Amino acid sequence: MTHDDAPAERFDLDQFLPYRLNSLADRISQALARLYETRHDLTVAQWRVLAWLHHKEELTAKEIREATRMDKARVSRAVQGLEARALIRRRPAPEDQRRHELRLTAAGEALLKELIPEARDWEAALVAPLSIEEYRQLFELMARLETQLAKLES
Amino acid sequence: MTHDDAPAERFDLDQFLPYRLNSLADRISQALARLYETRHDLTVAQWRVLAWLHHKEELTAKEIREATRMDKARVSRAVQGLEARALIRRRPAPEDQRRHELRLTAAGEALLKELIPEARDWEAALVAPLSIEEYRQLFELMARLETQLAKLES
DNA sequence: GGAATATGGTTTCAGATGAAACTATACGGA
DNA sequence: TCCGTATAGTTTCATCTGAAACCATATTCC
Repeated sequence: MTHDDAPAERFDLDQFLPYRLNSLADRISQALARLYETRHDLTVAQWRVLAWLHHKEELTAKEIREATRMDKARVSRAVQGLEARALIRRRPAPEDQRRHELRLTAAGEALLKELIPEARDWEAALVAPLSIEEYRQLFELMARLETQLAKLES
Repeated sequence: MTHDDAPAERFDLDQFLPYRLNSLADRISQALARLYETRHDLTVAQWRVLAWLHHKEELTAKEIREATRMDKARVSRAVQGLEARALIRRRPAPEDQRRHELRLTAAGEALLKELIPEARDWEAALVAPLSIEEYRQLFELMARLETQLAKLES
């Protein structure tokens, strides 16, 4: 606060989108992480890998990395943990031995069969106060921000 | 998948709000963190502490913790770093020696005078594709989710 | 007034994480 | 064919983080 205390000078973190978005997302993520962790001993990264494999059948680490934008080390560790628990199977790709094809095992499928409804229920409880239209709009706004962010980063 | 492959069984992580929100927020936060870090050698936690002190003049660690919902250890560390760089001043509260009153120093004020416009510009570039009304709506939806989250956590 | 308890804040400890170094395989050009 | 380079994935390292233990001061109850 100096002499030229123009209104533009004051700054309220609560009105700053990156902060608000991040703190909301963090809280949601942590709450959900506790659920995965306590009920199924999974990290968030592991859950994401499982969910993508459920969605796409077969993927390589790179494809998961691209889909989730997670760091490759993080993906690598998540995959290791899941393989150790025999929730996924890892097989060198026949035409390129550097890559490994990842797939859910039967145990992995079974776990997801429990997990997905839990996750869905939790999300439903969270978004209960939003109308369908508002929910849709929220996704739409996030998508626009993502596109813009990609532009800013390039 | 399995025999009873109902539509409800399929799961697309991209349509899962916690995931989308978190991955968007993470990307935004990291991009901005790079800006604070490379230009001013500040962590996100430090920036938040500074911004709140700018906003409120004088606060204790606990108040900052409540405002930002950051972990108290994280706040403590951010404060230490800022004090070491003489960006804030820390003084035991006269009526309760456990608490410490925190304030920006002149150097801290000066730094914010650079930082705030940068942060504002960056945010403006990010939300450029949204109309004023959409921007307002986004905050409104986030606020509703925050309220609901608090309910779920209680 | 003194013991038990509560509270603000710091430190310790045990993971999680990203960046960068590294390994192994594949590819492209002389 | 052989060498340089690119790519998939792993490991190392330095840092950050939250939970819990801890310390110091304040408060409450007897």
